[in-house]
Amino acid sequence: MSKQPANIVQILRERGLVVQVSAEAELDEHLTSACRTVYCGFDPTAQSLHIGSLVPLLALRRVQLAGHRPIALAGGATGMIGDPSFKAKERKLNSLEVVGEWTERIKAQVSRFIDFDCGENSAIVANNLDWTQSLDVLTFLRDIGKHFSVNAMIAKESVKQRIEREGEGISFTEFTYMILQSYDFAVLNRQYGCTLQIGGSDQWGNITGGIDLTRRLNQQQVYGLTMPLVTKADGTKFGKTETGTVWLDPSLTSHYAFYQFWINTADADVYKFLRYFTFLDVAEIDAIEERDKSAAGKPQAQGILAREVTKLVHGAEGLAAAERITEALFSGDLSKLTEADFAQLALDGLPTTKKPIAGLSLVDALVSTGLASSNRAAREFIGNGAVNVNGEKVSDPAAVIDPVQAMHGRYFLLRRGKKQFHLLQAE
RNA sequence: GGAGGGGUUCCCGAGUGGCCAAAGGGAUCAGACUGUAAAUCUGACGCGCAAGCUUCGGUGGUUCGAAUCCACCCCCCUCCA
Repeated sequence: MSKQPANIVQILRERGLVVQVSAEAELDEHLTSACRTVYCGFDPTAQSLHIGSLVPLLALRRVQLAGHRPIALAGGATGMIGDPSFKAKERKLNSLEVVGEWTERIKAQVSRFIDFDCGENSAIVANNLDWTQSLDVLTFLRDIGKHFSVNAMIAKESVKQRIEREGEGISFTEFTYMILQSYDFAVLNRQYGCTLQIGGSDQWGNITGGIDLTRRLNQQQVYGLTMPLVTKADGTKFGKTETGTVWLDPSLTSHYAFYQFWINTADADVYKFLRYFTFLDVAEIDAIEERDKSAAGKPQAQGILAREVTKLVHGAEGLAAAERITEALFSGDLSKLTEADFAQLALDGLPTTKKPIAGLSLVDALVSTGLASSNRAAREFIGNGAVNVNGEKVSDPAAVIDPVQAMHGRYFLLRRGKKQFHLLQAE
């Protein structure tokens, strides 16, 4: 039905998305000879995935586009344990109900990136709670645990700092995580013929554990591949903004905020990110880079990246909403905005506060909209000339919101610094 | 169970009776410069307009005065059993 599957390793490699591969030559042959089943797990550690999961998520889609069958695994069971891999500290356990709810959300979220109705390589979503829940202790210890050497487990790089670092430790619970994930691979291999697991490079230890276990349990040769964890050239953490984590769920990170995150990508990272986070051809990305280099001034890459990724994650409508706000806020001319535009901005995800404005001081307004964390900070911002109301800089700390100056009778667009906007709506 | 070490403001980390709202670094925020970039420079970074107030795992205590001393409790680590 589908054409000869493409070598997904090759595809990932040319985008810089491969860190480790097991038995590469064999895997090449394995992947080009037939449609294979590939899995990647996502643990419910919050109510939504964030952009840190985007690389593996998109990789599953790449896998499918290459003609293979993707399985997105929601970690309903593993999420209750907590992956210790490269984590400096033991994590708090979340309750059963909470993890259960998160798992459902993550299943839905993951499902948007892969196709469930495309013939033999239609995607599958699974939940490892389905086979882990019923596992009893003795079976676990005798049939699964027996295949693991503690000596080998503590030698894993991923738990090294927890074992060696002074002042830290690892509970048996987290230490066991690797065994659960390994078992997942064996089960998926048995149930769906899954032969390749992909994940972030921090997953290498868990993946190789699964390869070994599958061989012992099922007498099957399976493979693993890891992708880079996204890093930024300046060394700061990827995926955070002044307002916190960039989530995939639009109720946690608006379309607009999501788009803005990508717009603000540093030059040093943007071409790499285009390869990581878009489906643009590598040659096309190189061409964009060439063009930006030869043209003086502002590069185009950030805009392309923001549009591509926002569209991938939030669809054409989400992108349109994000662009509407961006255009309105950063074009510099607010007078063009109609009353309907203002209403739309609020709907599109521009942070908005409705409150009575009679006698409201600018300081209060900044604090109540969250643009400043305290009165003192608000005064400082105003004194620094960092605050802007309806396009006009206000530098008097005693300033009061004047209802007469409202746009369309009730809107005030507050700006703090260059990029933080908030719509204040009179009530 | 025993012995020892430790819990400081977002993070790391100094501070061992007053000069401590607490050194230093990082992160973050703002201003200047710019391209809603990077680098750099400047400033801010518990709350309060201020006087001052509330912080150093928790609770009590000693003291004119405690992050610093004492008691008990909770949590973490290391070694021994």
